Amino acid sequence: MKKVLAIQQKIIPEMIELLKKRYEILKNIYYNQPVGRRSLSQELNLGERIVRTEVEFLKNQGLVEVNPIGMVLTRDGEKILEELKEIIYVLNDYKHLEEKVQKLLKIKRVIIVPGDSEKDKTVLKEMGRACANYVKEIIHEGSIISLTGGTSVAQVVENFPRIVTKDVLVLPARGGIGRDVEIQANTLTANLAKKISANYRLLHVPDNISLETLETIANEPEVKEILEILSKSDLLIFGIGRADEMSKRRGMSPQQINELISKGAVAEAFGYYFNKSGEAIFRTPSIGINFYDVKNIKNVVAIAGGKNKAEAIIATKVNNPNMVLVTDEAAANEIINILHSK
Amino acid sequence: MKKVLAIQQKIIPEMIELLKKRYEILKNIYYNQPVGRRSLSQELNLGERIVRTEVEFLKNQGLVEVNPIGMVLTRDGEKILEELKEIIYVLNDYKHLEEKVQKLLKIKRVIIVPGDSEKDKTVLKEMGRACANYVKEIIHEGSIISLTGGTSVAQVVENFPRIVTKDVLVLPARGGIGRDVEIQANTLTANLAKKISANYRLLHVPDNISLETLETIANEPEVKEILEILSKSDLLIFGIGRADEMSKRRGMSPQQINELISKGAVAEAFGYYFNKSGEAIFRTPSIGINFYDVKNIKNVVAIAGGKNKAEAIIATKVNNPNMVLVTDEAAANEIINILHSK
DNA sequence: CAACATAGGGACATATTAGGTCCCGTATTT
DNA sequence: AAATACGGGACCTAATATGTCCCTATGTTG
Repeated sequence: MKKVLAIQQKIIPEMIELLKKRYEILKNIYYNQPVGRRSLSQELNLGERIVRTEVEFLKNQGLVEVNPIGMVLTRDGEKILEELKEIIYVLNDYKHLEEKVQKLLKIKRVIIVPGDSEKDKTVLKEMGRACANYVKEIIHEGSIISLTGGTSVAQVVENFPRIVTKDVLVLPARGGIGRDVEIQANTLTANLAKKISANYRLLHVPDNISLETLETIANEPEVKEILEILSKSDLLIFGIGRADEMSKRRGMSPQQINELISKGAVAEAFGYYFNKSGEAIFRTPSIGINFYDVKNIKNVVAIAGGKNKAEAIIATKVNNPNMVLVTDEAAANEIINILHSK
Repeated sequence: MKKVLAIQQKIIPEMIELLKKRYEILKNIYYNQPVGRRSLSQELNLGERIVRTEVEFLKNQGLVEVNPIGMVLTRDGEKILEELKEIIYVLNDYKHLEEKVQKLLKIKRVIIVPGDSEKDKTVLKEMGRACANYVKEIIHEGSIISLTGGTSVAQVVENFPRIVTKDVLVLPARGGIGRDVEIQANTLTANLAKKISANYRLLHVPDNISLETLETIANEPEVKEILEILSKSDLLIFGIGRADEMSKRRGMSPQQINELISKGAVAEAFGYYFNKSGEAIFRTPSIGINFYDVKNIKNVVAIAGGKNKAEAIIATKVNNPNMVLVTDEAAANEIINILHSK
């Protein structure tokens, strides 16, 4: 397969571009269906007419169905989309990219999804799906899974296939942070647990509380118990954020944010802020998984994409050689860029 | 590979046409190099400008080199051409075609080359090459190879790779026929023998002689010896011709030709004329391999292409289940046409 | 039930590209 | 030295791709 595609890239590169274009269209229809021509063309950054021409073609091929309510992939279309993914994967030589990033970051494995999640929302969904598929394989009887909040992890949960597990426990890696209920660790925990028919426990802790109250809460028997189980997680799924964005989203005061940034914080993950060297220089006043526990977790899966996350991804060093990173093409290229120019 | 191509046919069917076009161009450059743009466009039945555009593209891809003397394939170009062949092969599902024809003719194997040798001279060369590659594999120590004349067999010899064999003997299957020295069995025999570093013997017999003289010659010790070895051939390569064409080329009188045709002769091979039912109804007054010997030869390879040869191919029944046919797409389709409509 | 938003498809002007044709300077052959 | 065949420049035209706007149907919402 690789050989055929290599030859084709040499002899009919225009067709390969066309292939990618149609793949993008199929993918976008799939993730937004039922969707209209105009919103699709916006989503894809393509002219309305060109989308129309392509859709007409795809309709003739029996891959999309066009209803007055919008366009939908047919069964065939879904099948082709699935198979196209593999082709796109080989075409862009992601295998090679993955290995490169994996070696640069000195982690266990990197999984790269085509595209740029900043520009194309479906890429984030693909990342979630890729991550979910990976995680699915390592869940076993008795697994204790902990996860953080955030849009990326939310996509992992959303795209998690419904499976039946035995004796699995899902926990939030941190107490509730942020206002958006949909992407809070607690919500995601409950949703994931339902999807995989697992048990779950939650951590209800208010945001930005004083250190004293925090300590009091942490000593509550119920909370304490969860924190203890948490430290025994054998699978942690967490998103990586930029320090500037996350500090704002967490509602920190401008002064605090300034201080944080001036100290060199560039990344945030499971409540910790990291500087460029990967040192944890600040901890969100909240309860949850301990930084030093993370090192010993058997499976640590980070998820983050988009060019602007590259620096944060590099900075987030959990010093766990078992870490797996799920990211997108844009971030991967930028990571290589940064680390190679050093 | 088959799967990838199947998906691509669904999602980018335009690809196939383009791929074939560029394949044709590469192939034609290869077989005519160094060749100019104009003669190429004539050869390909394509506009001068379109050839130019494509050649410019191929030049940019580093597949052809453009000199003031003409265009030449680069090393890369040759490699790609070779690999494209396989893709074209799978794309057109020749495997399937081959099996169909093989079953219809009830022979051992059919090898089909893309295109139509009537319209495109390079197809004949490809047939020769395909045949040569097949033959190369079955030659072994002590092989006795016999071959006829004709343009098709000439291409087999021309495209035979230079190899070193041990104790191989090459013989003409018949005494010299036709005026064109280049394609006489004797010439081909000598040429093939040189290419594979084998020994060879020749049969110098004048054309269209009286039966008496023929018998006298056949009893010459030297000739007799060769005829004896000939009957022990373990590999026969022969071309198949149309009865009407061959009788003319052999210089038969109009009366003789008329008689032959009215008796139903449609095919000619190694000096015998066959009717539609595959019965040998006439023998050229010349010496050479015996029809009844052919049945017992271990490897019999026939080569013939072009739509108008289809009938002759069907008619040439040597009743040897070991026969292998090398032909082209046009002939193969026509064979199926004829035999299916019956 | 009516107003509205959004769907696909028709129609057409325009930008872009592909293709046909002819010519020219140059290098090679005769 | 003349003739031939080469690639490449130039330019016109045909074909195609794309942008734009409008129309009618169909769900949705107040």
